[in-house]
Amino acid sequence: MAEPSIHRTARDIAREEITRAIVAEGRRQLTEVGPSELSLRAVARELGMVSSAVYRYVRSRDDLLTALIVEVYTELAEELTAADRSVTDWTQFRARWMAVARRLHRWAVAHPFDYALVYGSPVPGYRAPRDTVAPAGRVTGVLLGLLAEVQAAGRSPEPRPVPRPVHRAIAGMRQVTENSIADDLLLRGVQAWGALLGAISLQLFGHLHRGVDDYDAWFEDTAMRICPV
Amino acid sequence: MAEPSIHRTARDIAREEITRAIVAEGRRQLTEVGPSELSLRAVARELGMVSSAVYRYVRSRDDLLTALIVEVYTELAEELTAADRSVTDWTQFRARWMAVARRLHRWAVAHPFDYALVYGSPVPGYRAPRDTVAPAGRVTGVLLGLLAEVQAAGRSPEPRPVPRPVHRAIAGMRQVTENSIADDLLLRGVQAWGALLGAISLQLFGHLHRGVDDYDAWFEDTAMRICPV
DNA sequence: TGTACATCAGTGAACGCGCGTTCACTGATGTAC
DNA sequence: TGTACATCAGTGAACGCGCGTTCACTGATGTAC
Repeated sequence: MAEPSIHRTARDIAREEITRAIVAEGRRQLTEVGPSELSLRAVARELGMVSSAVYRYVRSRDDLLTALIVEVYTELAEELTAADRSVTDWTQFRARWMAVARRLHRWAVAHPFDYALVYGSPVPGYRAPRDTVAPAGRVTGVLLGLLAEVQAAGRSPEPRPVPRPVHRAIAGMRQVTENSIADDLLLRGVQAWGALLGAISLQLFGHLHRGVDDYDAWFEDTAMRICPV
Repeated sequence: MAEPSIHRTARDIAREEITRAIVAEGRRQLTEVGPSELSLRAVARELGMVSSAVYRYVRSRDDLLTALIVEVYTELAEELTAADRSVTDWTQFRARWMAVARRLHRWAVAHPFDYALVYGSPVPGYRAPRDTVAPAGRVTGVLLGLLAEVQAAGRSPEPRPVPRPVHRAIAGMRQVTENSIADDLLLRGVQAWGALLGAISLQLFGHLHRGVDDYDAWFEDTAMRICPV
């Protein structure tokens, strides 16, 4: 009563509920059509509302895309975090890496369009706003956290020398990680992350069609070879 | 005269010319709009023909996409082949790898939408026909050729053991390469190839925005770390 | 507790757009005799 | 070389589609007195 910011009216509740339903339906459609074909009208249709009604809840199609991207990053970050924590002995860094890699792979295969939304080619005409930065960071944060712990535990692999231009090139990353990870380990990590995504893209986008028939076995081996620690 | 299949009439020549112009204009538009937005009508417009006229030269939009994909693969394969051959001493396998990797990177940065067309998320609604398989193979063929020569020269790196399920999983690849490359080297190669594409995708699709500011230096280092030989 | 007003959700029609593709038609180019 | 017919290129209109977004309107929910 004295706190209008806490006092939730029926309208507020309905609003939240329906907004959630819209985003959820967007996610659902993503399992069938791919990000660039996602349509507000189709979402409205499926929810039994008239197309103009969704504009009460979402400013524009781009707005919905942003919400979806945030949700996908968040979900993935939770998956990977859980995978990382599933290794009971936290000093088993290789096991943790493999757990994360495996989970990423499983998730990507299970949600190929979600994967394409965040790690595939950008959606044409869509310009990602700042809101997606933090959630995206949560995903890479899992990897960076792992690396930081490797570093703190003094278990980094024998480092290769890092040329000065490369050192300078990754200044941004050092800042993001608050210098908790040495250059070489950081570079190993990014390379490994890129390699995982590359391997997944090869598979999902059909470049291994006639080459590999047991993707799980192949990916397992690949992730092991890539392992940065 | 006795050979109608060789006798080229003015119509035939015009037909070839215009078909080429259509594909070329498609490529040009790819530099601005991305594969999923490529439109036959826009191509026709830009060439000063009426939209229905292009159907004399191209069966459908998918047909044009296929032609573009074939052209892009072919062009890229030529680039990489040239890069590989630019290393005068063919036994310098690491140098050859780096030359190919660098050229791939340069090409991808110069033609981001071409890159997205063949290595990004699949174009929604487009189903690639068999015609794209061989040209795609010419690209990976450059890498596989390099590996086969490494193998023949007896310069493979110390192999890791390859578990049986993995051995079985890549039967298709062994067949494609006619068993000219040992399992371990083959796996290294595919992994490296995926890692290159992953690194390029990270860069092009904006995942290194705040992390890396000198992409060339970073990529150079990454390619070196990835080097399969 | 009841009334008067303000806020918001949802409606339905419309605007304007671009797309892929088809089709009957014209005029030009090629071919057979 | 000339004529009669067949083939093909290009035209312009049309079909049918789905999209994002706006807008004036109605009815329901919330708020202040």
